[in-house]
Amino acid sequence: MIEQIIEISVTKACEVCFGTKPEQKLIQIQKTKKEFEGDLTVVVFPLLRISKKPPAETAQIIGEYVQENLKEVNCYNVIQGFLNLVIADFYWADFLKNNFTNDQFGKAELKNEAPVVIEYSSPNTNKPLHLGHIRNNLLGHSVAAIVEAAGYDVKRVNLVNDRGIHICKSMLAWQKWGNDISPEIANKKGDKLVGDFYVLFDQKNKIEIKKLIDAGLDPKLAEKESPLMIEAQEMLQKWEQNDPEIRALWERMNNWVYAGFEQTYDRMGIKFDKIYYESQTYLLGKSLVEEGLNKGILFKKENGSVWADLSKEGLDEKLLLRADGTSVYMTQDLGTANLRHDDYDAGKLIYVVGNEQNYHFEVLEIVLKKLGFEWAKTIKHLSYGMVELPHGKMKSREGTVVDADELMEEMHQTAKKLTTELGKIEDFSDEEANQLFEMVGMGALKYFMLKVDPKKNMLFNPEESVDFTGNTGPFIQYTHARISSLLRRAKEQNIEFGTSSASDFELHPKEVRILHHLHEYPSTIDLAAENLSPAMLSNYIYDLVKEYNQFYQEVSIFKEEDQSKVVFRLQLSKLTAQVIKSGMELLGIQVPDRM
RNA sequence: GGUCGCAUAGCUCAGCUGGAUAGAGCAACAGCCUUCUAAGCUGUGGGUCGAAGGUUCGAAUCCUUCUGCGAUCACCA
Repeated sequence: MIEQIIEISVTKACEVCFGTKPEQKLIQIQKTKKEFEGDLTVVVFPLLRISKKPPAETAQIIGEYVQENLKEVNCYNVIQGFLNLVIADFYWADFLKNNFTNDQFGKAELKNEAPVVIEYSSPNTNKPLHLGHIRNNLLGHSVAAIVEAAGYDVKRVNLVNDRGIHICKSMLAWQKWGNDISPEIANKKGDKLVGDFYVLFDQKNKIEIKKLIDAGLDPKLAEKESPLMIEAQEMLQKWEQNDPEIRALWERMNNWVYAGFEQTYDRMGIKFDKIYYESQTYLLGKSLVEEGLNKGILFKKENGSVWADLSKEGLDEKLLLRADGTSVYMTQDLGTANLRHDDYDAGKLIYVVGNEQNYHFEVLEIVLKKLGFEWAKTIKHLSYGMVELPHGKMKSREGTVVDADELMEEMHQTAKKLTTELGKIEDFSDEEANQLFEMVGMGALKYFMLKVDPKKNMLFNPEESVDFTGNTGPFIQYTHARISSLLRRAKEQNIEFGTSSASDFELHPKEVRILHHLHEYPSTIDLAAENLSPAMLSNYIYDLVKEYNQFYQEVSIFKEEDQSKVVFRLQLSKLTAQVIKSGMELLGIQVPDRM
């Protein structure tokens, strides 16, 4: 890497010229701003203490030394305290020559480290997936791919919340008013059908609650004591007691939901290595808590409930076992974390979970630490912001959700409409066309969700459909299609660019900019992996594509008379397309060869 | 009330962990297709980086206080 070469040389320069070897962090190298001449810039301010000379003079001396001693540095200029270095064309040309046929460019070798386990999606089985889940799924999928590309062994897991009072609500409503309907009879996705009964329960329940309140009952009490609610609670108890009839219904309805989810996951392109079911893990944490109690790490209150005292950590007390001995959410998560760590001997546990659970994960880590698990510190909560609608929050019971399936279908239709209007693919078969619409529609949706910094809340306006121009998935896909078209044409004209040729001509400034950008792809993957941020990668790809389109506009390839330049530009285009494809793949987005 | 997070152009967002004159897209306006795909490119206008202090050669970025918005603080998950 050129940055490292320069860093070493600058260090040497300081040693030779100023008599002191600077610490590594004092040497700041960054990309030169567009408006100045040069490729890389050394910021000399931090080095003034060593040089004991004014900024300009310090820069001058270092610049002189570096230019003398590094063949990669052609020349330099000094503006204020900034030393701008111009990198020799041969360095960029060599870089291109060495990488344009490597379709693994940017991806790191597999490191010899413990697996990274990433949990995402983790849906409830009482309702269909919505916009919030889309952000979760896309983030999880993409982060997994990025971390993998950075050289880690990644395990993707999903923890399905398949039991609890919410499931019983759907089941009860189905029993009462379902008339033995099934997804086949209703001709409806199973998750949708079960979700309908969840909503139905809520509607009927509201009526009962209102009656109770009208009869003079306290509203809070009314919610707890509506006949339907009591019945649902009874059902949950029966479930826990393994009542065969309830279990059978539960299994039947959950399977409907899984079939529905599978379709949705499939269309989204989401996959898992392992699916955990809460019904199988929800008792796990109990023994850990009891152990902690015996060791005196946890304490018991008079009514028999078990707690962790977190006051030393500046937090409150946290309940871990109810007075009746049953576990709560935190108890389960202690257990599943432990199970997961042991299952994979994991070096890192990543949880993709919304930021409303920040407190939960803070406590989870602390309690695990208290219980003596050294690996608690390897837990990383990838906390992402809410997807907000212009008119407030999504509420599944109030019908203000954006359904995942519907949204994907809308994106497909928009892609179809726009593509058809442009009329560039009239020779496509129906199947090819359909694939393209899907690719573009999903590309638009996924890029839209992933380009935003995960931790920030984001706005989704269903009235304005997701854009297809500007900083969007289709724009990037389009550029890939453009380049593919160039490469096809080269093939038609029998231009052989697969082997490198001499490149002793001067590079075009746009070519240098693109090469410089391509050169940064591996470090961008590292950075995105470190920060668990697909947004960083998205922005990188966007900048690359913008850069390439400017080049495409300004510089002709096939009109160029110098054949070695034609070959060079084709190679440059090929590597660009490859990085676009590879980068988009890490975002879970496919790119077409024509659109 | 306690804790945590966020605040950048009319709107949606970048800003690489402290560097040069804060950048894109959308929207508006003006140009570029007999020439490699116009889902593109070029240009114009648009900013008190929520406010005030502080740290230093240098702050959108770090610290303090304040304001606004959001999340969370359940014997729910």
